[in-house]
Amino acid sequence: MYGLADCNNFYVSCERLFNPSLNGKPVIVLSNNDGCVISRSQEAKRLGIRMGEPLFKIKDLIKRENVKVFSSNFALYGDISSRVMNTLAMAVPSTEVYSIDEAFLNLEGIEAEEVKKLVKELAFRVKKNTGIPVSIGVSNSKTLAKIATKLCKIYPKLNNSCVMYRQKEIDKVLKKFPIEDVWGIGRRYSQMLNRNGVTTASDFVSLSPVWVKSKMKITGLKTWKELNSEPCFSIEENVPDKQQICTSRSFAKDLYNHEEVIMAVAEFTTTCARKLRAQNGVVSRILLFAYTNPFKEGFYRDYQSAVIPLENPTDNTLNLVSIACGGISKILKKGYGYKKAGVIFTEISRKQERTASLFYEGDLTKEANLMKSLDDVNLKYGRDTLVTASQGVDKIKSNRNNLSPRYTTSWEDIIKVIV
DNA sequence: TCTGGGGTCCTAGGACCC
DNA sequence: TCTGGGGTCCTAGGACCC
Repeated sequence: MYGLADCNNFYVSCERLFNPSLNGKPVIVLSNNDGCVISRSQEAKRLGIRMGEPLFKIKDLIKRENVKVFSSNFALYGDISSRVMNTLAMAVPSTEVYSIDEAFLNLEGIEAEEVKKLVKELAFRVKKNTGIPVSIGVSNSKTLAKIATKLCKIYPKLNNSCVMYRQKEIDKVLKKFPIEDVWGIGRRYSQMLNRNGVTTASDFVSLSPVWVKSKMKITGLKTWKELNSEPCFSIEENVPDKQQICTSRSFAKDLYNHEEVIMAVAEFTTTCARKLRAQNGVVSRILLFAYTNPFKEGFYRDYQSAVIPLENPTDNTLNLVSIACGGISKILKKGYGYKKAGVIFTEISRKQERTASLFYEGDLTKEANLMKSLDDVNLKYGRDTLVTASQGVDKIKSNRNNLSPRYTTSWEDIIKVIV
């Protein structure tokens, strides 16, 4: 059987952990730049605040209902996440960390009745150990486990755990389960299925596999099989290396001064390079992009991108930053104010398997030592202790007007709270 | 004034090879 | 008058996820 543990309203729950006065009140957490809503408490959901809603559209509601608002604090959430994941990992044969707030549980070799007891107790233990409420669903495939988890959130009676494995139970659930809520069925496929008279998971399951494959390709067919208790996705314990690494950001305002965009790109590249080294990778292709605000009416719009193939696969921040800055400065157009830019490393390979160019003139050993020192210093003294000159000393400001302290990772902030 | 960020997989079609 | 067959690789775009 396949289990899925999913933290309830994760980012909001993290904020509440250190600020219990938020319990019982509507709370939301915002995306980068305080742009839109990415996590909501039950109370906020009840007020009709939707996922992804832009903040400016609900300003009045927030004031009227006294909704508590937080900027996203990923340093905090990441730290809490690993505590939750550790608690889960200790309780079952193995786990697959699927996202910051979800993990699949391998329950191989455990009897059904035993599983029921185990997950009930585990949901309780996670809450007790970490303070984060978590829902655990169990069924015959990952897709069905997803549904079981959703049931926990709909029916408080279940006490945050739900095991369904008998065909009769599953049939009953699928009859009521909206097709658009099934894992793997997004907006487009839901619309297409609705047009064909399919509104519930049960309707979908009774379609012919040939039809499903012809309309929704192999991925759709896998979802169909999974709902029919035929697992197509296994639990992956070892997270594979990333195939692409991306860092991008919207700016608080349109940047007409292109020096500022270039500085931001230098910073994004530095971040990508750090992530790249963390998985012992080297990159041989960089994609850069920058665009103007697509929501702004009546202004000239611009979307620029450039692909830069590298002769020598590398993980060297200095080389990468200089290449990226050179590239981006070529594509920015005079007179345009850029709202967002980003850097994507594609074509990533393992450093050990790198084939060095015959003509490369640098000293790879020296470079590797330099990068190790850079990472060591920044790990010990904070991320921006050593930076490249092109990043500039002053960061481009983003809006983070409602940030909570870094309760778990910064002594400075912890002391502030204590004082 | 104000609209997130970071990923994956699959497919079709074009370029190119012998 | 007549112009093959069988591949691979690459890329863009569409779908999805949290």
